[in-house]
Amino acid sequence: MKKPPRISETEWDVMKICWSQPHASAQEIIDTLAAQDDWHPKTVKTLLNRLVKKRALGFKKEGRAYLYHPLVIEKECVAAESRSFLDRVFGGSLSPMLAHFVEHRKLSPTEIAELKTLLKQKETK
Amino acid sequence: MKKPPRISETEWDVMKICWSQPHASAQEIIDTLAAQDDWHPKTVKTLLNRLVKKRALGFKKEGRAYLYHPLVIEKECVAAESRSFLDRVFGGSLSPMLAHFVEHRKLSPTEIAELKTLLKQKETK
DNA sequence: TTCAGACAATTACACCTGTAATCATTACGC
DNA sequence: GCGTAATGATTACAGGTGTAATTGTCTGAA
Repeated sequence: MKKPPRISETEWDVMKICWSQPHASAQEIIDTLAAQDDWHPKTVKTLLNRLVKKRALGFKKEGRAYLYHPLVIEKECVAAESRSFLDRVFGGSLSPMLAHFVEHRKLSPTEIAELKTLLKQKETK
Repeated sequence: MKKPPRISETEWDVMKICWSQPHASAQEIIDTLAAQDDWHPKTVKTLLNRLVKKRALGFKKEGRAYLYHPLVIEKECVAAESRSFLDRVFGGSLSPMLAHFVEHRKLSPTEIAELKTLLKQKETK
């Protein structure tokens, strides 16, 4: 269970796509990112290569094209990044952090209801 | 209201101290960090200089020593960093993020109660 | 069969980061 | 007054990052 490598800011965007569409081709990834973030194709290729080198992505040649697939688990990367953020910005203590987000950002009534349910489960468990 | 500069991982540790003890001397900061993080004094000095250059810290000569004080507001830095984290890791959507933390990490009954109170306030406002 | 176009690999390059070491200055003890 | 110690300033240096451009290779069309 090797821990995930460090994923940079821009690399996260690429990984998100790879997690949501496993086996995406380079072209698909490039197109998606060109559309949503207006990135240059060459830039995306560089990021793909770096992620392969870091062993965050693997690829398979499928004829002419490369199909990329994640080698690291999204949940684990999210957990690692969350942990690092929590430590860095809130000194590792959870409830000030949650308070910050609840206060600073709008939550729809539905979201509030969901959270209350979550808390209730947590409470009784 | 200039937006805060980007603060790196190690720089956060320094800023935390400067926020909690405004007007700390270089020596105090160095000692604190040497104790808690086992950093080399030279390393801390480098970080202080970089933060001054970034205009995150200012200083005043007080005789032989330098006293550092924050030029950026903790709340704003926390907000910027939180925003960036939320966007990067959770695609900007708050409730999956909150769910992640509530699920992954232990909350004491007290913390749960506090959060419920917060949510209640949010709800009725 | 050869050339152009597509796509991958390699190279570029400036700035940021972590982690210090070395240089310069200044004040204090002798 | 002069040398030494303390402390601030400058320099170092190898990765990492954002953002590509250039080079190499293979395939299909003419």
